[in-house]
Amino acid sequence: MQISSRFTLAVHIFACIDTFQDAYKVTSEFLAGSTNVNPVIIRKILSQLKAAGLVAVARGTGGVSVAKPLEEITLLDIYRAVACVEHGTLFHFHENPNEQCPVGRNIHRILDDKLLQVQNAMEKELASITLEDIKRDTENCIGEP
Amino acid sequence: MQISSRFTLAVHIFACIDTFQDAYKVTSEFLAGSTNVNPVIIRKILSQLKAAGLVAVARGTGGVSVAKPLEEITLLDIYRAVACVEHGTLFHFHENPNEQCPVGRNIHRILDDKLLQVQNAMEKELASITLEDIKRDTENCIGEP
DNA sequence: ATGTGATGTAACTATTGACATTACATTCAA
DNA sequence: TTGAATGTAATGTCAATAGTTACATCACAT
Repeated sequence: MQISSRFTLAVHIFACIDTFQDAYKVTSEFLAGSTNVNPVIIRKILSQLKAAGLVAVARGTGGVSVAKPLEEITLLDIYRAVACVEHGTLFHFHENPNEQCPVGRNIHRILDDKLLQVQNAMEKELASITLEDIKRDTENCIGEP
Repeated sequence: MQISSRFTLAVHIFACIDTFQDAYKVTSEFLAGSTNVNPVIIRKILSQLKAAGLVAVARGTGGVSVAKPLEEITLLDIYRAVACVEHGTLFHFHENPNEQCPVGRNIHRILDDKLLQVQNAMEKELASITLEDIKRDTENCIGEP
């Protein structure tokens, strides 16, 4: 299974805020238009980002803004905020290896650290990219269409 | 979503072959017993591993063996063999970003290389671990229960 | 104070992939 | 040729994703 599109949607949302916040009020309806995704899905993601302290959402009047300096928000923060993998573990393990079998009894001792090592490598890479990078590249891409 | 347990199952299968091939005939039934997973699932995984040239499965008489030297099989080979992610891309992208929107029109140009960079970091780590490592750690773990 | 436009959520649905299970045709060695 | 095993189709269950409708709530502007 792939990692949920909630993650790419969340990054898309931030790119929209960066780009449009001065010209438009960035609402869930507006974001739904840019992403081509249902506004309720957008609101669900926004509430996850809000719970993680990454955005501020204005009730009543409406509109989304970023809650922290862009260089302090990494793709890892966003990835974790939208909870793309269960229990924070990237790899799903078969649930009940046979305790009577020498291999089944030890498979977690054998594998867990290796799986974590792989997951850490991926998360480290996610952590190395910030919203500042996204903003810069967004401006560059839009600048040269 | 997490990466399918087919991956951890496949590694478990190799650990079983390493450990038991001299003492037992390693069949799908046997592997189902060690993993606590349905034998048909095991056979499906075995047929994927066979298609990738990683194992040999004896029809009729039954039994599985490894088809290459252990140090030439990496966790990445196994991961790819069992096709855990669709189209080989770890991140699922929302399908139809709005081409009328400057951000929607450019979001792939902005994000694709970064997602690939993250995926590559993960795959590189998978490639750094071989079945030789698994075998060594399996023997160590079983040796000191 | 009230109307307006927005958010926050609950409820229901459709779709998809994972995994389990039954059934059976096929294979190959003893 | 018999028996143990593989290969695979068909079917079912379950969970997560994503869409959709509906509506209560909120806060500002008039």
